[in-house]
Amino acid sequence: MLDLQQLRKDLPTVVAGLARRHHIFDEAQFRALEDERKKLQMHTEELQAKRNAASKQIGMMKGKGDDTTAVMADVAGLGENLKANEIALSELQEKLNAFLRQIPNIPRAEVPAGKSEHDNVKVRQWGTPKVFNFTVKDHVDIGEALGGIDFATAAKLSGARFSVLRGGVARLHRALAQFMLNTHTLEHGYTEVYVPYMVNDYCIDGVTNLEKFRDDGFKIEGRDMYLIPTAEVPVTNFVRDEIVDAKQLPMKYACHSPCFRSEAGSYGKDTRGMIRQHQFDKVEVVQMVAPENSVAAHEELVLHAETILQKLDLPYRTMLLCTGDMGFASAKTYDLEVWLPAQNAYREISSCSLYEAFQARRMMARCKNAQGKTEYLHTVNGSGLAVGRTLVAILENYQNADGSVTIPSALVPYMGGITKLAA
RNA sequence: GGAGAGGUGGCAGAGUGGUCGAAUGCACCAGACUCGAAAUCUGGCGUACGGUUUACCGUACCGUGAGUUCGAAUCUCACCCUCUCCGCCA
Repeated sequence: MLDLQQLRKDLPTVVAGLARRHHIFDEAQFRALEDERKKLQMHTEELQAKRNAASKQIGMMKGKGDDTTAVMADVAGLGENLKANEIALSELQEKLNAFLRQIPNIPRAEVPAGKSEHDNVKVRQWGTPKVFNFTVKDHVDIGEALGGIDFATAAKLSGARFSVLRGGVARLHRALAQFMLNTHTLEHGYTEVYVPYMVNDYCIDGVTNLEKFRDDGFKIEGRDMYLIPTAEVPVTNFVRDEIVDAKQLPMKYACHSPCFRSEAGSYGKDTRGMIRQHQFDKVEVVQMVAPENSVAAHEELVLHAETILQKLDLPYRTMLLCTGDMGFASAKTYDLEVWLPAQNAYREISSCSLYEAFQARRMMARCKNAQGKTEYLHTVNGSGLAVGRTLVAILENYQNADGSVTIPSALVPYMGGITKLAA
């Protein structure tokens, strides 16, 4: 949610900022709502003040045993008028609130303008794609040949976009999550957390737009609960409705969880394999920070995610997303894209975003700064990394001519010393 | 699923229709005392919104929503959540 004060004081800047991400801000509607709100609020509060004064007077008079009929007659007609105004005001504030909540975040100045992923800017690149002296297979062929990935059984159980993992591949999947979690907690200073995988709609609306999310998420039948699309949702909401002391910041959390997404808008995209599934595991890193530190925290967090890829020796590049490719709540996002030999392309494996106070305003997450003043804290998060896609990257990048897959040395301890997966 | 108890400010905890946004204690902040600290004393100390804009004023908020009333933390109804016991269960 944007800062209402800023909208009132400096609307042109907001409108221009949103235009960069191709969001047309309805100035006429906003002004109309605001003018109406102002009128109604002032009038309503005036009536309330009148009523309060009269009631107080009646109270005092009764205490002294005086006759109150005159004062009571005076406020007799007030009730209904006030009621009507209060209802109208709350409806209007509801409308204004809904209007505000559907506006995306304003991209930071350094975010490049653009329409789609083609306009994203590469900020750095790491590693060199390996040259294979045989025809590379994709992770589906590799995994199935190893008896480790079974889409047929998954389809029988749950339909398309699910997978069953077996044996060494299943273990590799588990090893990856452990490895990521250990790296972030032991080397990067994050606290490990375990969280609910079902959350109420306040949590969803706290980090993104609930209306937009509805098509994208899995709702629990008969309850106002959703399966989490990412651990970002429960973890970020730790600070919802809280005022934390500045001394408690930064809060840094790492969380391994499954993620559930309907992938409604991606028919026909990545239908083969494990790239795009309804259920996938992810290790998420989340930071709640003081406003003045959020930009640095974001840069640091991206490096934390990159560390995982470097330790696994997987070539990747870091992309700064353009205004048109960013998520609803983000002010700035870096995507990490890992090299997938079978696709001969870099594919997204992590997304790291800086939200500034956008989520905090939605959540009412504040901190008391050193001066004792209450202000919205800032949130930053990213995948560190998507476990399923990392598994895909390892199978493809570490494949051998004989169909076996070498275990990256960083993972060997997590694999009980196994150095290779073979049929 | 059944029975009971309870939800008040950062925490604890008073308050059962009227100057209650709310006693008191703890915590916290500032000052005094002290060489310094502790103890003690004095003062301050909720959030949001609005109007004016250093100071100030108004409004709302005692789990949530509705109702009764001139007036609700307090009375009525519904819902939510927490705790205890029983049942079931990993």
